[in-house]
Formats: sequence, C-alpha cells, structure tokens
Amino acid sequence: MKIFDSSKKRVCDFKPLKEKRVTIYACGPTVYDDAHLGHARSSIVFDLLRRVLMALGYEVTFMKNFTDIDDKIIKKMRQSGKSLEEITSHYIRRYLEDMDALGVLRADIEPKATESLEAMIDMIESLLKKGCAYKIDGDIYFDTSKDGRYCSLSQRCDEESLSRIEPNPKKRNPADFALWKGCKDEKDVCFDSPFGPGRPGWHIECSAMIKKHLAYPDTPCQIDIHGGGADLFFPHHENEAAQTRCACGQELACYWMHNGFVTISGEKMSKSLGNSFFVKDALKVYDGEILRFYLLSTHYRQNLNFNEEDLLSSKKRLDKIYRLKKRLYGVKPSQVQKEFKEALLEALGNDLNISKALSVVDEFVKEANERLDKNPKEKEFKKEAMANIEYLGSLLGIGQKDAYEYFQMGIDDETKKRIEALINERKEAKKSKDFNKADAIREELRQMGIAIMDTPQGTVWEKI
RNA sequence: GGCGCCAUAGCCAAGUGGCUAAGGCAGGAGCCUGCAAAGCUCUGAUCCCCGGUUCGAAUCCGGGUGGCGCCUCCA
Repeated sequence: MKIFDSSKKRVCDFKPLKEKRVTIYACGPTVYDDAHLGHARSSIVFDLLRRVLMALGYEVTFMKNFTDIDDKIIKKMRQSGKSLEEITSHYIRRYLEDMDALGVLRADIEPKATESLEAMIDMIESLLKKGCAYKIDGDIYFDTSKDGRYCSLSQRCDEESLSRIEPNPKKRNPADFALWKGCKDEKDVCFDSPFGPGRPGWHIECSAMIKKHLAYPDTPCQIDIHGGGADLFFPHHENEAAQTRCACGQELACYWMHNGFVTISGEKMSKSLGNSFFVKDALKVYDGEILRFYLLSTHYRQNLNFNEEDLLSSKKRLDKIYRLKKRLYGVKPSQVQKEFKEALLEALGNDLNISKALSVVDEFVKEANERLDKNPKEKEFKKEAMANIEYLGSLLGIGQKDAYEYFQMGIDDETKKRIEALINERKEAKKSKDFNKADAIREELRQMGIAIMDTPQGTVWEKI
C-alpha cells in the first residue's frame, strides 16, 4: 500500500505499527447541523481507505469522533432553546442516517467528546505539569513555544502567516490555543474539572480520544493513519500533533491524509459562504449509491466541483455495471478473476488511485458484455463475472443492490403493474405487427419516465 | 501580506522523463433491431504560455498567466 503523507508531501510505502493491523482515525463532524456533501466526501474517502486496507488483508480498527461540545452547538442551544443533548443526539442520528444512505460503513469506534472528558482532562493536566500549558484566568492554553517541532506537520506557520491570527494579549505566543475554556457565565455549558468549571477546546479531544480508544498499549498515543479534510491540516492537526508530542513524547500519527474539498462553481462548500448542499437534500433527488459513486470517482486529494452534469455522467457509468449484473441475473458467483482483483488492488493500493480502478472496472464491464454478446451461455464465465461484481461491490461499496430493483427505485407497485400491463399490450401489438401501436405504447412509457429495451429474454424496463 | 495546491480533448479525469497520452460522459459512423433502447466496433487532444536542462518532457528547473485553498469556525 502506498499513501501520500501530507506532512511529508510525498507518496510513501505504508508500514503499520503492528504487522497486519491498522489503526485509523478520521476527524468526524461537529454536530450542530446536517451533513453537507463535503462531510459526505470525507466520510466516503476514508471509508474507501478502510475497505482497501481490509481487502489487502489488514485488520483495520477505524475510529471517527463526534464533536458534541463546541461554540457553535452552544450558539444553537441559545437560538433554539433546546438542550445540548437534544441537539447533538439529533444531529448524530441524522449524520449516521445520511452516511448509511451513502454506503459508509459504521466506524468501529464512534466516541463523543463529552464522553471522553476525563481523558482530555488527564492530558491537559499532564501538559500543565510538563510546563507545556499555562492558565490565564479560567482558561488553559497550550504553549506552542514549548514544542520544539511545532509546525513540522503542516509547515505553514511562519510569522507572516501567523500575523493574521486575531491578537489575544493573554496568550504568550500568537499560535497558542485553548485546551480548556473556563466558564464565562451561567448560560455557558460547563463541566467540572480540577482546574475549575469549563469545557474542552476542540483540538484536545482528538489527541485524548485517540489515546483513550485507539492507540496500542506500547505506543499509547500513536496511531497509523490520521485523516480529515484539507482544511483541518492547520491549525487543527498541527495542534493535535503538538499536544501529543508534549504530553506523550510521540508523534500522533505515522501517516497524515487529507481529502480535497467539494466545491460549487469552483468555491469551497462551507457554511460561511452559504453554498452548502446538504446530503439530505441531495438524497431527495439522487439515490445514495449514485451520490457515493460520484463523490468517490474523483481522486481524494483533488477538489471535486459539484455539478449535475458530472453526477449524471457518474450515474450512467454505474448503470452500466448494473446492466451487466442484470445480464447475469440469477447466476451464483464463483471465484473473482485473479487479474481483475489484482488490477483493482494495485490501482487502489497506489494512494487510492480511483480513476485507474474505475477504468479497470469499465474495461471489465465492456469485455464481459462483449463475451456475453458472442456467447450468452458461457456458464463458468458468468459465474466469474458475477464474482467480480461482488468483489468490486464490497471494495467500492457500490453495485450491491438487486439489479432490477436498482433500475426501478422509487416506482410504486401500482405503477409497476401498469408498466407491466403496457409492456404486455405492446408485446401483443408487436406479435400482430401493429408497430404503430407498439411504438405508441413505448412513447407512453417514455412519457411516464420509463425506458424499455427488447432483449432475447423479453422486454425489460428501466426508470430514466 | 505569508504559505501551499492546481492547470491534460466539448465536459469529468488518469498518467509525472522514453512504446500508439488510460477510462467515463457527450458527439459522429457502423453492427444488432420492425424501428428503437441496451450492448458491441470504429472515431477526437501533443498536455495554459515563454524560456531552460536532456539524445528525449505533459512529466524536471526558472519565469509568467489563470483558478483555488490555508493562515478565523470548517470535511
């Protein structure tokens, strides 16, 4: 497996801490609103990484957190009059529903920040003891000057860069960040701690939860791969890395991976720009699997400029896989073809080269169709082809539905009956060579959004 | 202002020193079909511009131009 490490800025051979095992931490959402397509892409990217590593024979432990305490959540509480728990549990449920619809496997560990406060407090105490953190009023800040390697991760914090950080006279260094935010007033959300009531800063949660839930005992603060959106590189991941170095003397992750953005008209999708496209809204128009395939089909480090034309093009590509599956209907899969499997794994094993992988899939589909055109009865081949589809399905998380159902999604039973009736009527018309009538029926179906195709096995239909 | 990423056919997108620059969508021609659809076959770019290194560059170096991102919450 080769991975582009965004800290080293090059593709590296992946060597896990423990043979045949991998620990992955992907930064999850702050649960104050519904997930947008950017969250979806990040989720899908690391889901793919996980599946590929599993396919390569690794035992993967995958963790994704929920940030359920944060300024934005508190703001939402104040606006809505709801409790913290009401808000966060709602958006956690919504997030998981959306990700399920996109075929994202549930993480092995899904911790919430508020359930890991002890671990955070422990780490903050340890940082205070080591002189890497300091108290100002009720707040506690991390002293970035105490970490000799601060900025070694992102290499993005020279003085000119940092001059943009809002000046805060209480901090010793401009890049210092809050580990603990002391309670400001009665309306604030506060937790007890040895350093007074307050709540944790954002960065500490990842370091602490990794230590608590994911790291091996002999490398208690370290994992193999840490992932997240490119916007988290600095300062979030830089800060995580600094805390962990100071608290544990270890690098937090051996490999850092960052996915590119989903953009709209070339601009990053974000709340502040007001151009967010929510997953729930996208799901009203497009099936989750189609969305997944689309978001998956651009290499994870590239930005993906969301537009309907490309989405439709992705859908058509996926349709072709399902049409082949339809031709193999009822066939029991045998063994996946060795060359196919190897070609897929080689592509994906090279820093998740999805374009190459999909070209392997496309070529397989084409060759299989060609072969079935020539000889529709090749039993052994059909079984292998079916096994190939199952294999690419589990690897990419697509193509696993029933092939007929895929093309008939969202059509109710009554309509289905009507379609069948019209197809029968057309069949009779064709038999009696009344092609005008047959064509009129075909047109009627088309008006209903139904395409039909005559095959040796009879007429089949698809939703357009 | 600092730092960084990107620029390949109408669109999406691999390839990062050397055979004919992958693959998909759209378009065109054909096979198949009563006609279609589906499927298959054939069909398109010298790689943003300029200069350099090299026997040889889309691929390396320098300089432009354009787009985007991070430095404030952000996947």
